[in-house]
Amino acid sequence: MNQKTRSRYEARAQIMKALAHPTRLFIVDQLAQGERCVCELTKMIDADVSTVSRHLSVLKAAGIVADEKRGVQVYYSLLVPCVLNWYSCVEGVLKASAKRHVAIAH
Amino acid sequence: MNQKTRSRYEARAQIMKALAHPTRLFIVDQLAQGERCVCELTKMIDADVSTVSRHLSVLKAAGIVADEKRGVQVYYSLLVPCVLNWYSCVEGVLKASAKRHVAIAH
DNA sequence: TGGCTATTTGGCTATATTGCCAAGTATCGA
DNA sequence: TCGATACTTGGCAATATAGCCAAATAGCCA
Repeated sequence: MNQKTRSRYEARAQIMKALAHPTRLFIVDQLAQGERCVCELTKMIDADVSTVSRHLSVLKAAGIVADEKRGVQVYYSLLVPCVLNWYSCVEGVLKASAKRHVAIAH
Repeated sequence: MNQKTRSRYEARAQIMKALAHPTRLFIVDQLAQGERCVCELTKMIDADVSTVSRHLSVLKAAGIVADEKRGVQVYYSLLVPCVLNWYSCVEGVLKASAKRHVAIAH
């Protein structure tokens, strides 16, 4: 694997990493329903505002969400709705794993 | 967010995490073209066999690949081809980011 | 201006991930 | 049985990630 190939996979992994966290997956789900300000998301997630803000900045750095300041609040919105298509695949993996575990148990 | 919801997102994130690594993304790409043994993958990836083996075990634990021992070799295959659909979305994110960076630069 | 709310960032600790080496296990063939 | 090859696992050090608190920044309104 040469350097160019390696850095392409690196870039892809960076985006996957941004989504590889329960809180950030939750945030993406919420933003799929429309824009939300940090305070709204913080209310839903049981964590410090600073933690939520950090998660949002990770998603923003990855290019997955956009932010827009309106007055004193910052509204985040989903920039790439196609990530939502992944969910059905992830669910498929989970179901298959569950089935396999049952099979092993018996 | 209640406990049940939290653990569902936790499970999803676990799967995303398994893919959030350049080497593992490369492996998935290779397996998309057919099964490969550890030695073949190790040759392609410039890393210790033990490292490649560990990456494969992460993918296996997530339910993304399956392994089958044949003689002295272990062949891995892609169990969930739908993860390949994510690539176009990831590329889209990368392209959009690149465009944005250019726009900021000017 | 001063105080209030919303958000971000610095700094810290705790935890998780990664990669290597070395050692262990398994299969095959001489 | 012995040796060689393929692979996995234990253990360690380096690095990355996560979460919290405290402090800084920014906009709004009295």
